[in-house]
Amino acid sequence: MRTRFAPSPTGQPHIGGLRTVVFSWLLARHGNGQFLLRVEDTDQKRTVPGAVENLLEGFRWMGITPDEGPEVGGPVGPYFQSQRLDHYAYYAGELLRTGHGYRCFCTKERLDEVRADQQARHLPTTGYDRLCRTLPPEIIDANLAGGMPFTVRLKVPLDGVTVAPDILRGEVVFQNKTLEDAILLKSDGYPTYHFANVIDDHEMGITHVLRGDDWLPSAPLHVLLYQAFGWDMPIIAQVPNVMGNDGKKLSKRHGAEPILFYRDNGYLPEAIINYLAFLGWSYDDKTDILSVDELIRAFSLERVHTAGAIFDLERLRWLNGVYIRALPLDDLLARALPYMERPAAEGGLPDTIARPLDRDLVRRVLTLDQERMKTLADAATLTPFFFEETLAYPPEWLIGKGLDAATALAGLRRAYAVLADAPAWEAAPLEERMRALADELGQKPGPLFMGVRVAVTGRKETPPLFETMLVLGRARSLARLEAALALLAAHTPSPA
RNA sequence: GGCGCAUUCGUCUAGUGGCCUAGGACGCCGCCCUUUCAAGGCGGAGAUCACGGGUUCGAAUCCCGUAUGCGCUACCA
Repeated sequence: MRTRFAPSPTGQPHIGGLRTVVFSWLLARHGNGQFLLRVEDTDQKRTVPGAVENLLEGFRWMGITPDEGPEVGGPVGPYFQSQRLDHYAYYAGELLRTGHGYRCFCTKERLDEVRADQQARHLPTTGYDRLCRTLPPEIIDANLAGGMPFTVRLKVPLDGVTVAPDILRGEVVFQNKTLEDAILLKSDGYPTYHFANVIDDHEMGITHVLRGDDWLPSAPLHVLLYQAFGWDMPIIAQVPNVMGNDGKKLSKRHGAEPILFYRDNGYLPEAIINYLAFLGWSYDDKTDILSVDELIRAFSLERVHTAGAIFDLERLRWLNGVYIRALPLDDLLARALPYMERPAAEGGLPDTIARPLDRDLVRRVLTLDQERMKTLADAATLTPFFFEETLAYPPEWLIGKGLDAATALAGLRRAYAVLADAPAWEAAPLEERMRALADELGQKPGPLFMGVRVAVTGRKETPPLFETMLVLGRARSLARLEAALALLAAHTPSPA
């Protein structure tokens, strides 16, 4: 079994395109076959420099590695179509020789005119008017002798039908009269997608072609080409596209970000693969979490949907959280650290915090925040107060729910005393003492604890208070409490 | 306009003639746990299976129409 991904290097593949890649890759792995990468750079005008490198970087990060392709090479290369021009020229010649193709000398201008005319008259069928299909040999020779540029077109049967097999939906039947004599070889000697694709898939021994269902309308052209060459067809699956929340094909417009965006925002490759695999494919009626290995074992084309699916970032976030929670602490540490240490402008901790971070401290912090993280980037947004010197927050946050400023201040003073007196700086005894204090003050623990929480972290939402103070340490906790006392005192009108 | 594909809770999906008064998951709401936030547990709202006709004792499941959406209609892929 051999599958391939055949992108054109015209920009960054986004999450929607990635889904088809995941299917292809999973299928190849499932079948113990090869997954190849072939770059379809046949449109010089649209080729973006660096696009291939970028793509490969994204793939590497995802752990989706081609068995053959531009970087690793392989027995059926080259893997850039721009380096295979001789193949296409040869096969175009074959088509001309066998009468399945013909030279077309029409200019771009004439083609535009024909199209404009057809549209103006609201003709049911648009497309090339096949003028050159019946050109007398003398004219062809004369044109050739005169050095006139030409394209090679496919000679589509005028009537009858062509059936395009699609493993997902059966056979799709097309009336030949609705088909166009598609251009196979452009006048610059480059092939069009249809031509290069068929030839390369054949020459590279591709057994299963997975591609977006936007290719379905041109499937009969490919069938005709396979027939013209007398080649066996690979199994073809036109998988549905991933759509934006407006139901249209996912694109940059929908915030369809390139793959590396997800890396930079702290998503785990395994979560993305899991999410994407279940977009248009399912295992059974209750499973939605499968590891990469399990996916490889379980994946099959039979359970791929034919309807398009809308990309749901919320669900990806949830799944990402599931994967983060399942990470062994050391893995989490290794993976989260770069997100914390990167510059603040890139989402890291405030720049005032010295790098490198104390790994032991980070480990303890992550122990507390692991179950609160949805992305690795959260490791930086949830935790600055563990590392910062001074805290900034509105003084009124120190006033627990249902308390007035004076009561809160008094409570906080007592809390400071109780904590400062604590014989051991350990979570359980600390909590015990604080609960006793609440009792003594006739307060509920909640509001009292909230005052301490804000004093010590500057936030209203944190991991459990006493474990947090444990990580912070006695000295820092008490110092922050002192600072809070001063802040609240200044903010509270004296009772005099 | 022509051609093609698709259509089950807001979203991802299960379902291949009776097990479906349609199951699971995300999200949402409520309750529990609880010092906050999460996580977790429990429960709830949410789909006349796009609509209309058939076939059948029986249809989300088969057939035919209609509608809607999407895609293609380039010397782009």
